[in-house]
Amino acid sequence: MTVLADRSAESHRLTSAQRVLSILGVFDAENLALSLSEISRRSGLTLSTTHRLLNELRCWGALIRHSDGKYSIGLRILELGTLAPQGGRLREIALPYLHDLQHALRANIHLGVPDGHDVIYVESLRARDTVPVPSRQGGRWPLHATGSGLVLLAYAPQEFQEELLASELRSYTAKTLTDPDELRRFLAEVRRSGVAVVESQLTYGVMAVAVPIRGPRDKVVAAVGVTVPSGSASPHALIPAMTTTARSISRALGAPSAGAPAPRPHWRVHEATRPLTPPGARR
Amino acid sequence: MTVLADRSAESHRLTSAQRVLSILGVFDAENLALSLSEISRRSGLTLSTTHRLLNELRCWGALIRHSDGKYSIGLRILELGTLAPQGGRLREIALPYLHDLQHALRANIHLGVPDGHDVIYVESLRARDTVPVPSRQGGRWPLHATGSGLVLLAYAPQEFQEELLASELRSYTAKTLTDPDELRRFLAEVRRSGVAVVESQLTYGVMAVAVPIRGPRDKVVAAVGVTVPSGSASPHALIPAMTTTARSISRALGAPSAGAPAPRPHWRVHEATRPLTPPGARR
DNA sequence: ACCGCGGCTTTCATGAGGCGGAAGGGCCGC
DNA sequence: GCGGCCCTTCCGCCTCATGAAAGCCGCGGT
Repeated sequence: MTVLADRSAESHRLTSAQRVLSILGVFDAENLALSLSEISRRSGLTLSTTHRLLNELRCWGALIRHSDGKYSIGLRILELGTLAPQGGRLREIALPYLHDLQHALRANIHLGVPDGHDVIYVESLRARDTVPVPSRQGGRWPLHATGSGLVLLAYAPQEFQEELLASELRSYTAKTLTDPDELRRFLAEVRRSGVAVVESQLTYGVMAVAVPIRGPRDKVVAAVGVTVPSGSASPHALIPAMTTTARSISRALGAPSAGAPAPRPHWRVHEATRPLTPPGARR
Repeated sequence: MTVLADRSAESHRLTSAQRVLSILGVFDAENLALSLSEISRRSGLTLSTTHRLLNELRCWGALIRHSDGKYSIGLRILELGTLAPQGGRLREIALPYLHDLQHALRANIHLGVPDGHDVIYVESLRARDTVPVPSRQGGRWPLHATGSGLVLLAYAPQEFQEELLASELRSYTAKTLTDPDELRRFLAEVRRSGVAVVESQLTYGVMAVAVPIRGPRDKVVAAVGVTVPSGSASPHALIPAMTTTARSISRALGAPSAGAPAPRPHWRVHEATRPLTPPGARR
């Protein structure tokens, strides 16, 4: 009864699709394997509902069950994820160049693409002997908090930038850029120079440098980021190799400004996750 | 009316979770972007149901919508997929070694892990100048049809092998191994020699060589596969580098036989996707 | 211009099936 | 032995997902 009051009170109404998704959503980098009751608690679903859905997800291959009874994300999801157009294809094309870059710079390399207000690392190559930055393939960070993110933001549509600048910008270190005006100036400078350089923006003692990658219509579709321990290198030592890499990848993607071979119109992502009303809706 | 008869006739009853999953399931490597009505047709769901679910999935980030109205898998799924224990972690550890191997052999390199009756390529490095094999990261093939798959099968539990051998084994070329007895002999040979060598098994004119990778309790958890054009190299030229690579990765994963550093008990996948009744069930 | 068609969006009444409470069972550690 | 925790199963109520239908848009043919 009290429980029932609780539930209905806070508009805890979910559609059944949302229930399924909320189960998937409880997994993150810190929670790779969770038990039934942990999932139930974290998702806010009752035990029996969670139990039933977990079984359905497991049968489909979205989840697996370990010998200790805990659940994890299954390979079926990994398989699906590689079908994301910005993921699979872009990553596949870029990977050889990124490796060359890593070989040349001996630094952590990321390939980031925008998703909502965040940047997702579609690829992350860690140098064995450098700072352990918290960047994994599949990692998600706010656009304003990373070098790659700031590059992507700099080339995003004006209105999107303003929308993001108006939202709450989380601070990770004392040096994280969160002031809208400061950010606007920074982004303008990125557009002017074509490169973003930040220091201890997300993690203390880490310098990040990032440059844009362009696709078919010269639209910026991704960013290459490099992180090194602060003071271990000058940005100027990194930038030439990075712009070269970015240009190679851009050309391979068909960017005219990089010497595109053929203009083949392909997938282009437009609408992000936000609005419930789809683009074709009445105005 | 005829339509209604159709639907109810073939026990087309799905749970709502299954409906969500059946939508995700319509995407594959040949169908990266689909329109509402295509998804509706391929999933067997009515248009309005599909429409509603697509919106929910899009809001959550599981799908994105392109400017032409078509839907694709979203980065949120890619993000989730990297949380698969066999995927993210294994891949991250193995990648540097795989790259060294590619550098040495100049061939296509795969890292495969088992999922049900299939092998999933957790990583796939294509050599720029060699045969275009149909292997992408996230690709799924029957265990009996690829070099890596046969290695994984060879070290799988006896009962699992028999279950798989009893199922229908699809043939891809005239040389695909599909005869149970022939396969049994082949698998025994793989266990004896520790390497699988096949020719035109999945694709004509391609030779595949694969070796096992072992994890914590010396259990075979993955396989490294190499594909080269038939006749371009002798297996003996490839095998030493491959076993070296596999050993390095195995050691990094904590395999005792490869000189394990520490026995840290971690995730181990036990139950695959098949049975609806979970492992703890009554017997 | 007209019409038809295919694809997309929205609405709504209906009843199937998802839901959560509760009970039962197993496995700890105290 | 007992209490706590976790997992599993069952079942009746009632919500909410469902599919039909209608409306809209844009396209192409005649």
